[in-house]
Amino acid sequence: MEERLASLFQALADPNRLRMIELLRKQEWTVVMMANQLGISQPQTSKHLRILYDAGLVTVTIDANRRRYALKSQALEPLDAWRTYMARETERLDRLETFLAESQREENGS
Amino acid sequence: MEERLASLFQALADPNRLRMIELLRKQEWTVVMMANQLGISQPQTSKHLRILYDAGLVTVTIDANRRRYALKSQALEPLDAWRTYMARETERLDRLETFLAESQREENGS
DNA sequence: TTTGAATATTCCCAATTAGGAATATTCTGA
DNA sequence: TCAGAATATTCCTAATTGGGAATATTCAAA
Repeated sequence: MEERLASLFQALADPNRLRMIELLRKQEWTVVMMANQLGISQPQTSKHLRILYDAGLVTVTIDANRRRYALKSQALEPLDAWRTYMARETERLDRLETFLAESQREENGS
Repeated sequence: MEERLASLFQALADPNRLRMIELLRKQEWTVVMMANQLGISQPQTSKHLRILYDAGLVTVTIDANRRRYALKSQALEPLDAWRTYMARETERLDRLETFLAESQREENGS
């Protein structure tokens, strides 16, 4: 169950890859373009893109000599679903805490 | 910048830790309770909780012999903020893609 | 004060990973 | 066809990590 979500988080658990995804948010990028923009080597860029690709986060379009990488935005949706799932019970807990805190204050006769 | 978010993702990038957080969503747990519930060893449970604690995701209340772990729900907020940030430009891209796809269809006289 | 429960830590091992360097592969343009 | 650009892959190393086993620590109850 959680394996899938955990591997999505794993793919996102790197500063360079986060920056890549943020770049891809606006437009497509080739490998060399990204490497220059991020100030990292071309092989490292390829490796990180490979990890994002394996995680289903990007798509590749072969364009003659180069590859255009694009964000697969729906791949981030499980993340939103999980947050929604988490928020449900959590907000009940938060309300409970607020209630208890207020009860406490009333007991103390504030 | 992204280092902080990346380390949050790193803390979430494990199935057992995700399950832990989902358990903590409803109530507090002691280490042994969690270990039994998850079917993993006590030392492993302690180690994972330590990682969640270092990431600021849980709080600990020392209660005599045991520790009660609780979810620090606001620690997940950077995740929501990032999704909001990402969604902004992304939805513009999505609308562009939809527009281009429709234009294409019209050109083909569908 | 001693026993045992609850928890954290340490040591070990196998697996993974980020990064650098070098190289292989594929394709374009002359 | 050949030189060079764009990209991927492999090899290497150091660091990190999850898990098991053993042990240390802390505290409560008898």
